[in-house]
Amino acid sequence: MPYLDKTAPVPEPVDCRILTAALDLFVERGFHNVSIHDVQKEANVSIGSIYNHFGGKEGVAKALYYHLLNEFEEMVNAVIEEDLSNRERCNKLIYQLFEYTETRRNIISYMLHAKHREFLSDEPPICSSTPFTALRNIVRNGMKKGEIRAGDPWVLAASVFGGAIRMIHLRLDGVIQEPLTDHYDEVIECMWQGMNPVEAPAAQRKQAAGQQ
Amino acid sequence: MPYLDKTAPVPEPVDCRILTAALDLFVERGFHNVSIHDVQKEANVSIGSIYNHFGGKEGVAKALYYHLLNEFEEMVNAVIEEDLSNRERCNKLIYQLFEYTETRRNIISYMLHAKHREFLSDEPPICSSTPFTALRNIVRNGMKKGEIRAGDPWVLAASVFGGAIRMIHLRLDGVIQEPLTDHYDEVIECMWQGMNPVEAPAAQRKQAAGQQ
DNA sequence: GTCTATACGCTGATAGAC
DNA sequence: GTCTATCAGCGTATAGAC
Repeated sequence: MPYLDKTAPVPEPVDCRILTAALDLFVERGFHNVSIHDVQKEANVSIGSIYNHFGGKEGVAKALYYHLLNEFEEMVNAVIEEDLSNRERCNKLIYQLFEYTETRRNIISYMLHAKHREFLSDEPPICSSTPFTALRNIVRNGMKKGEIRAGDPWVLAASVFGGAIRMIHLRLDGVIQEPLTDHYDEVIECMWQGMNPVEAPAAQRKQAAGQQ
Repeated sequence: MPYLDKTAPVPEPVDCRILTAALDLFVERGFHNVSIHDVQKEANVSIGSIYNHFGGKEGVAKALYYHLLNEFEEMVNAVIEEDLSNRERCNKLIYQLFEYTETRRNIISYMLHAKHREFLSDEPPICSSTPFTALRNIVRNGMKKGEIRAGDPWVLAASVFGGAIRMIHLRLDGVIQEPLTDHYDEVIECMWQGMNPVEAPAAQRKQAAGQQ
């Protein structure tokens, strides 16, 4: 026991230190306003180590991106595994995203603002990644089971999650002062009422739109 | 008449050429992956001119940002001036944003991805700018008149426009293949059903959310 | 694997002629 | 106002010792 003091701060592995330092710096200043030297200094490692582990700044950003994307995927899969209705799955995911925004702000910020063009040259955009496809599948299954109105899966998915994502943006930008979880009920309530299945399209569509 | 051939291509003023060139380049490669030399070459002007007009690359980005923000504000104000219900105003604005996304893709892309931290150091975030405040006021007025359910203005505004904004993102990322205007009806219909005024909060809220 | 010192290219910015 | 030529600094990446 005395040989291994569990209370002593265990030094994190090198690559982990690099990633966490990079995450904080990238979110705070933006990817292009952070130099490798900054990361090196913040993570208390040498430039050589960074190149050994990730091959450069882009490599760090990519590794960070895929690591977090993977975490997100696990979260989504865990919710899918649960015995819930598809609506409940959506609710739970939104709530967890709200919680993450409050407790792990930088993670959400990084993933939300990740501009693939800037460091993920040829990789597919995040919306076509596995976890996002899974989200759309939840909506699609909800449509099949009659929980959610039929329609274009993209449109429905955007309608289900769009409000919540918008709230997260507003919160990250500092214009919303209260924790997002305070607004969870209201967001969910507004959102689902538009998702009820319908037999025929509403009466007067297009009424007020400026289309000729 | 013959002295002024209207059909001949009138050379655009220098600053305009600079801004349009910068817009295209910034959207295509991202602000930090574009050098002044690139802009200079694309706009067929000299570096000196760019510095004379805008004082540098940041200056170009800022001028572009505020120019487009101003255009957006005029669009919003024009809709506010019209004799419409507040719901109709929201509809019309969403439709126009969809149209813009199809016809002036780069403008929407630039404004949507404008990271203020990167070149607008101390300026306020876009969501607290005048036109966005106007959007929220439309929603707020709708609440006062009973057209829209009462609630937190931020939440309601996010719920009204969140789905549409999400659609624009998906379209810009290339995952939605059809013009957004094709989906307009569906987006509008899904969205408004959650906005109907209610007296009492729905019965079983919080039912399925993972909150303790 | 980790580190330091160094080299090279690019980019933002300026000076000065026209 | 517009242009060209040039500079200075930064940031990536590498080489080579430990």
